[in-house]
Amino acid sequence: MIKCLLVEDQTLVRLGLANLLNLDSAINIEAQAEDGLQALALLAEHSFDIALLDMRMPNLDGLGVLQKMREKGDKTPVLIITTFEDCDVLVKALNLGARGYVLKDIELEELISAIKQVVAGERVLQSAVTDFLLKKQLSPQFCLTGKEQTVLQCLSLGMSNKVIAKKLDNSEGTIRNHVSQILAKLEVKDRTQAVIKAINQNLI
Amino acid sequence: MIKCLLVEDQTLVRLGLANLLNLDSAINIEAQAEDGLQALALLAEHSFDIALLDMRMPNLDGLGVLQKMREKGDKTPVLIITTFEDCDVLVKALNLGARGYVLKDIELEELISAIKQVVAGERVLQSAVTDFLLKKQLSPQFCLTGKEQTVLQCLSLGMSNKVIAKKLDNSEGTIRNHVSQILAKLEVKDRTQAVIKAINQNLI
DNA sequence: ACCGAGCTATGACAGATGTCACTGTTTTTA
DNA sequence: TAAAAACAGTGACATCTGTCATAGCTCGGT
Repeated sequence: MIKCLLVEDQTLVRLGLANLLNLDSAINIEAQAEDGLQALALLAEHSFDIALLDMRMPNLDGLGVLQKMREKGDKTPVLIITTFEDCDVLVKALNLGARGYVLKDIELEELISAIKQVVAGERVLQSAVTDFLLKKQLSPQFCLTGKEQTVLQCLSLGMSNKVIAKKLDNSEGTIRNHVSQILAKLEVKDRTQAVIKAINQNLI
Repeated sequence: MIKCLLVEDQTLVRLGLANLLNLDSAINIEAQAEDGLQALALLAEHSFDIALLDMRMPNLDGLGVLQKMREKGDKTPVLIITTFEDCDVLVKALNLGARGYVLKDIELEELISAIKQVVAGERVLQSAVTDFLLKKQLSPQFCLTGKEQTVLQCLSLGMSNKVIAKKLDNSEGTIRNHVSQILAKLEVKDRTQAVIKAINQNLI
């Protein structure tokens, strides 16, 4: 019997998923958390065979939970279940030792088999996810540098070049150059389109 | 026994929710659809006591389904279950005759009671939703006119003033004036911030 | 030691953006 | 009907934005 911790903020989704998974005789949702902090508390008190983590949560998000777990030396295998294809978050999650990363539109049987695989020590990435990752990595011209990512974040907060320059302690011209680079890499024509793309693709 | 149609695109959420609701002895999920078109097909073939509609879906979204239902004279009561607080969509849904509008973070018991209320002919709006609606209506200076909403939609697609002018068959100056008005009403400084706000608050 | 990549910066330029004031027309509403 | 909005337009203006060429610096890898 696989002992699972399920972490998901939306009550309906959490209860529904717990029910579905419990229908499988090999799986047992032993505890549920509705945010990252609850998840950490439960992880500290009990031991689980696997933690099913949502990414977007109040208080502490999935990445935050992973980070804290690693800091504490908690080796519980983690399967990320999220709504969005997000290259950056995916990479971060894997670097933090997540054992799997699947999208919420996965079929139930696939999810169950993913859980079993992770518990068995395998690494599970949905093909949709790996495709996405490969597409990104195979096209380095679309990869933003660290500074560019920072600037893109600022753009996504609605900052002007002048404000960004002040905040990052650069000249306005430099920021303009970075923005220009970003637009080219994202293949868009202006900052507004860049922000839209960033939000839609969760690049930020 | 309440005969329900459940429409939701994410398989996990749909199955989970169906399971949960079926646990209530008065409720029976008789059919499920994973997009708007399937939903319409099912509605045409069978009769239900209530349709539980997700808003965001591929092919045809919740509003589209409602619209088609009304065109066909289908009087099946509809309860909207959505992730987002969206004043505009809420108003449109209610105008199209939706009997209830609840957020996905609702508690299970509340959802069940909402379903029963809608079937009983009542109108159900979560307090979170009505608060949101009131907040908006009490501040008319923030209400966008029809034209302004149209322009804001264009902005949210990343269009320039010139492109919008051509699309809407106006002069560029007129569009500039509309944009200026929108920025004032949304209390932001430029189109990028307007788009961010529009996306975050689902004004579009 | 050298190369490439990332970061910084400048200047000049064209074009886009946003504001303001002012003028109309049409539609809604009181 | 009269007032109030919404809608459409113009011209002028300051500022912001994005592009391009060019150049110096630093750092990791070969």
